[in-house]
Amino acid sequence: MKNIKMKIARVENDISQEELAKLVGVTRQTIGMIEAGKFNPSLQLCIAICKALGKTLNDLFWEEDNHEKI
Amino acid sequence: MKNIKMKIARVENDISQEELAKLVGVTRQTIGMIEAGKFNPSLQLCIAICKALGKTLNDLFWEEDNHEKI
DNA sequence: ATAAAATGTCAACTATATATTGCATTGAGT
DNA sequence: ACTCAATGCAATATATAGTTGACATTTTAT
Repeated sequence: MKNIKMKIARVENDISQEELAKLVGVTRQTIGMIEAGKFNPSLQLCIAICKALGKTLNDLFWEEDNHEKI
Repeated sequence: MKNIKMKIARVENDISQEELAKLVGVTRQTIGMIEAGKFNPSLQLCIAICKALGKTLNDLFWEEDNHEKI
């Protein structure tokens, strides 16, 4: 699924996909595909993205199971 | 570096590398190499491991920058 | 309306995560 | 001492993450 939390964090930091890509050492296409939910990034890339955006793994990549909220 | 937090969480759950591997759908060697810090797992695998062990991404895979603690 | 920046997308390529098999080593139990 | 379960380790094979370059589309500003 699309990673809307990552996209929001990026625009909060006011940087483009291309700028974020440069910050974390990948290409623009890779950032685009992660935001589009079209693949499964490596842990180290996730961590680099979090640090570039001032967030943690849980902030950007963890989904709570909200199904069973009573 | 070695992922000691993941190993501790696994032994707290009292399961072997092989059992964890089966739970998350990879081989024993993959679990072993992640604990040994010898590679860079995918996000989806990290999430599967966290759920199998009752932890979050931050619990097992996030390192705070403790360098600048004053 | 137009130009420029940002993003989407595709094909072909390279690097690496993960599988598979097999053997060695360690530790606990008997 | 012996056995068995758990782990380490290495070689080769395959799937997929990530690159590169090019072009299309959308957004934003003028």
